[in-house]
Amino acid sequence: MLAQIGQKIMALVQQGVFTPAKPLPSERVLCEQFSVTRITLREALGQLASQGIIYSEPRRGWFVSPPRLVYNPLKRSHFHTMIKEQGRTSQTEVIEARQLTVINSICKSLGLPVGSSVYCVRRLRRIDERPVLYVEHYINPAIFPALLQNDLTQSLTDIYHANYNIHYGRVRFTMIPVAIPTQAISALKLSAGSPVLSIIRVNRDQNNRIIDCDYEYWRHDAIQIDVEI
Amino acid sequence: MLAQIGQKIMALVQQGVFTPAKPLPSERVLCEQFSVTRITLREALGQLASQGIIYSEPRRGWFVSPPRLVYNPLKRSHFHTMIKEQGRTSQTEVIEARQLTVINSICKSLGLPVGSSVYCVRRLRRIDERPVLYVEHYINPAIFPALLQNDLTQSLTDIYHANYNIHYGRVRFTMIPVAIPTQAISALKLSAGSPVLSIIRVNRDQNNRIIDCDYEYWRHDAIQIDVEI
DNA sequence: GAGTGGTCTAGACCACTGG
DNA sequence: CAGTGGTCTAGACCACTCC
Repeated sequence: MLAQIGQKIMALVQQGVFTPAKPLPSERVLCEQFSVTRITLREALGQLASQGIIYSEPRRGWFVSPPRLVYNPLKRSHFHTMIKEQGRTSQTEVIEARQLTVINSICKSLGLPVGSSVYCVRRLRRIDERPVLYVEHYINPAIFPALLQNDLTQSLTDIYHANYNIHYGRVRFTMIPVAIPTQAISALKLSAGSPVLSIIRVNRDQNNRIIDCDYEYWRHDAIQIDVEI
Repeated sequence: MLAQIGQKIMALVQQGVFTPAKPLPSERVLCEQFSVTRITLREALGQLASQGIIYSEPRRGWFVSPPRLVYNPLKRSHFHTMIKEQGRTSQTEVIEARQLTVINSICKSLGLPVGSSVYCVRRLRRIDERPVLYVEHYINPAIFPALLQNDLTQSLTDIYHANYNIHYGRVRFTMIPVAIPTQAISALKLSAGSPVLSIIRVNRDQNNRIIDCDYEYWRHDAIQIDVEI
């Protein structure tokens, strides 16, 4: 029965009866329609959610997931351009930007001595209003002096290029499904323990110097990774 | 309370009280320990599972997830070598191998006319006995005549090289979290609707010809993707 | 055959959202 | 303030695994 409910809801999504535009009917309504308990119904909804077909905004309702963004982590392209090319709209929001002393693993990623102080920029990025990516950029301040005085809602790629004449070279990334870190919960409108896709990227410039590293946390249902070499 | 149970179990995993060696105590025992209902307990277990910390084998019990395999989809390396380098053991099992007429999307991936007949090899791969990867290889028979007469538990890379003098060149892959396809359910010992990581790879040879494509379905908790260029 | 996880019922209270 | 999802209780039966 659990599987049947899942298939029925999936069919309604594919038929366009349920759309990303408005929430699904309330759980109590769906219970009645399928003649099951809320527990059972929620189990089915949860399975669809873990497949990325629907998602819930806490205490607001269940929604059909919009199409995934096609994302190539090897291309350090402009976020907004990439989104626009796929017919979507995007926003960037700076949550915090400051210099701080960071933990050893980040120093190591950046190739700096332990206990180094670096720029940290925390941003939230949305696609079609929906928050999909929480990212922390850790940036070598020796390479980008006074970086924080720029408008950080802009593309870092642009700032690097325009103000410092630096552009991206080699990239290395690690991708792993994890539980959402606490600092990202409210921004991404998820709940503690939600699975997200963590992508840690170490970026180099044209001279092969490590210039920054990004800790990205994506909604697991928001992207499709696409890589070609 | 849900979160607390999750944290307590996670702590027990980190302390090595619960290990991959044997199942966790039964749900009914854990219920009593944490003074909650089975529904609540299972909710907590489910969250840990979706984070890849534990997993269940249907009707057998809950287990601590072994460490993830570090996997670089751009390297068409030997599966067994890669596993061995990470201190693990591996097995390959051929589920089926035959020539058949395939659907258009696969023809398109292979750059063949619609309705083409190709070799299809379905295999299951295990790490330390645990099934982690179900893969369907679709192979251009014009390039590898009589391929199916080889021992297909071996590395295809080796067979290609030794018998046809062909080795891998460029690779393109798409990665997306999806529900497990029905043909892979029993092999991977998962249940319908389980989330898995689908990696579709299109492989070329040294002369940039498309030679085969792989449809891989990984347990979502079994790998960590690592790419460097 | 005992024990396990998988599924399901029929309720209940709470915290929060949105008009 | 009405309605929503989030959480929780206290049971039950079934299909399967393993001894």
